[in-house]
Amino acid sequence: MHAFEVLRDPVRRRILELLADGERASGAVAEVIGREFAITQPAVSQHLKVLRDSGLASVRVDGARRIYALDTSPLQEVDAWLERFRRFWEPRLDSLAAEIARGKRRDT
Amino acid sequence: MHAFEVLRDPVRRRILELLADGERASGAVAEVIGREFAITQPAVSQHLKVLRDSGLASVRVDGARRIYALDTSPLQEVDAWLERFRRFWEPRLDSLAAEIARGKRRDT
DNA sequence: TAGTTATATTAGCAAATCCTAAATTAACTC
DNA sequence: GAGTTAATTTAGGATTTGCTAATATAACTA
Repeated sequence: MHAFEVLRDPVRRRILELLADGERASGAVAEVIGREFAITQPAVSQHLKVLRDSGLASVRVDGARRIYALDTSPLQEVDAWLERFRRFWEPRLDSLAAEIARGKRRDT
Repeated sequence: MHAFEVLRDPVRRRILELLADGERASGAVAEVIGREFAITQPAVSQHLKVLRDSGLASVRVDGARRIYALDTSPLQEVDAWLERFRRFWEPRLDSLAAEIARGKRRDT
């Protein structure tokens, strides 16, 4: 599944924001999301599965708990797709600053 | 409609790529997309409507033609959402370069 | 004006999405 | 082991999506 399909859902975007602050148990995620979006724990679990299957999150077992962590590779792809559009809003920079700004060619 | 919902569809992402190269008549878009994705002209027209309604494209009338142009504000929102995740893959830079890289605080 | 070209809109359908409720799995605790 | 806690999975349904075919609108062209 393409990252954009995963990111389409606001619940999943919010889960990723939570995971960006550090790993969390499934239940801790479900508690926050359930409160913010008024959905049940199984619904959150299903969203976590989508994140797992699409490579945006990984799980670690800790006793009866499942600890979720963010995996950012698919987000990097999204970032790369946006690259071709940035010229429409990013300020023009001189060439060295531009190279740094784009995070490119740091060692070529 | 949130930009991420619009970007979810690969046809619409491709249309935005085309428009990034310059404005195009509806028919010209339909020709390329129809060939690449094997869908009909009305289907493309419906996607163009979604892009219009979500503020990602604007139209100009030229006789019987409708000329579409890219509007990037919603893409900037996507870019902004990604910002909080960039620290996971962007190289650490010294503070001045980081400011430039993030395109922030250019005049404060 | 009649026909053609360019494009949008509508109706309807198949597939996908996201939810809840119920059932299941697995690990702790007494 | 029995009960409890943590989490996932499954079944089913309402809603949304994206398509095609048909139709409509509007502007050129002979």
